Amino acid sequence: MKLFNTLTRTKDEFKTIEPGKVKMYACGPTVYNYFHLGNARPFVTFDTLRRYLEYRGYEVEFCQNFTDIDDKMIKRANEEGVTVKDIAERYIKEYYVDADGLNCKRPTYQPRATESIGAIIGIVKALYDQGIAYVIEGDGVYYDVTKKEDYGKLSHYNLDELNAGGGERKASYEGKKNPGDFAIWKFKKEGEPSWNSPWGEGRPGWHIECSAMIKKHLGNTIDIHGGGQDLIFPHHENEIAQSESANGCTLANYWVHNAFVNVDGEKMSKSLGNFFTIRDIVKHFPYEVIRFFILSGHYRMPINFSDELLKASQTGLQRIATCAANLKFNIESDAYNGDDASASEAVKAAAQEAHDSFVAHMDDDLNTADAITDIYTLVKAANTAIDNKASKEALQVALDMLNEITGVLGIVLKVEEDIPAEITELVEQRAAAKKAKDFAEADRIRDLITSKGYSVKDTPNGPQVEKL
RNA sequence: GGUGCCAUAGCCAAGCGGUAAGGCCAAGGUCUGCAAAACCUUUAUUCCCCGGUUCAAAUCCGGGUGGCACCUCCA
Repeated sequence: MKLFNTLTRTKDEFKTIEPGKVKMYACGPTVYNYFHLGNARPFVTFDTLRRYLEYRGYEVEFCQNFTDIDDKMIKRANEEGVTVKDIAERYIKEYYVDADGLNCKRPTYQPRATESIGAIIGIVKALYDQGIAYVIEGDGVYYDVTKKEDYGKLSHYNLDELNAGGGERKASYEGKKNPGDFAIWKFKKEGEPSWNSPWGEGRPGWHIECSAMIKKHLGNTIDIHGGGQDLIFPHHENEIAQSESANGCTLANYWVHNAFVNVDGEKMSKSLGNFFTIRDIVKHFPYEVIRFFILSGHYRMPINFSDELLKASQTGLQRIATCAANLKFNIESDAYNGDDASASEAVKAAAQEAHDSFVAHMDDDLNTADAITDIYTLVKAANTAIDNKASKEALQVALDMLNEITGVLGIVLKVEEDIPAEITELVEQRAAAKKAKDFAEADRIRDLITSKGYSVKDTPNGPQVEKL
């Protein structure tokens, strides 16, 4: 498999540290609010990467954190007059509602910053003892970026460029040895949660928690580290600096970053205020459509958010789901008696081709856009197979493959539920009316069935009922 | 100012040296009592513009134009 590595800016052949095992880490949410579509993109992307690696036979240890202590958390808690912990508990719970809805598998480890203080202090201490970090009185413990000769290797920035930049860093220069130095431990301010440390009461800086959690749960060097592109600098760059200085070895071999979700061509973000939470979107489109939409473009390309685009994804996904339902219906139908040998062969070959092409596309830097094309190709072959009377066994092969590859993408095809006896009776009554050519009555019953939440369609193999 | 990314049909989107995938929408057809679903056909002589390299370029190089992102909390 090839993965685009931000470190090298090329698609590199993926090789694990340990054969058959992958250790990966992705930056998780700061739990002070519901998350929005832009936040959802990395969750879905790295869940898909994880699922694919597992599909390819790797044993994956996947760690994704909860940032449950930072400025925004404190602000939110103060606004509501509750504790930071209350906010965290609430939005971690809400996170799971949406993340589970989007069918993101639970990571192997989901540590919280506040439960990793010991590990965090361990890294701060290692840096301080080496003289890489220094104290600014009344402020915090800072990392000296000039102490790392390859600082900037991820973002490909060098310190001179950064210093020359028009950023805000200059404004907060006082006390720092260099504009790029960053806090790894912040001293306590009145009314803020704090923990004891060798430098006094305080709380962790932003970047340090990830370094600590990676070390604690996965080790000093991991295979893959992921996150959104906006985290490349300064967050990931600083994580690298801290971890590598403290541990004396490489933090991660592959750095994978997803592009943004845009609204009218601009990045969806909390600061711009142009965001849509998953909780809101799901009022209009089901979770599986949102996931399918995210995967319909390559993860390194921006995707634009709009109602129209979601609608198109919904229609497309519907077609795939309908295909699965049609296959299942015919396989289970007594009236379907397919026996055409060439049709059977054709669809079985199509299933195999879809599989091979799917793997090739996913191997190429997780090209889910092309992988979805393979699904459509299989759908068309399967639909044709039904028309051409392929055997039930062949249809089952197609259905199994369809479930297999959509499953790797975490795309849920709505499963047909058991039809209540009441509905089945109505369907029979309608069939009788149709046989008697009483179409008015047949249509009346169909409307009745529809009003009860089911659809009935007439196929050459009898009526097919589905829950709407 | 520095550093990157992007520009392909009405919309979305792959392809990244070998002669334009796929999806949505639209039109016509087949099937059907009508629907629904499905299938078939049609929809870019052409990939922002100008040069160059090559037998061959949407794909590589140079120069434009337009858009976005990062350098500051941010997925």
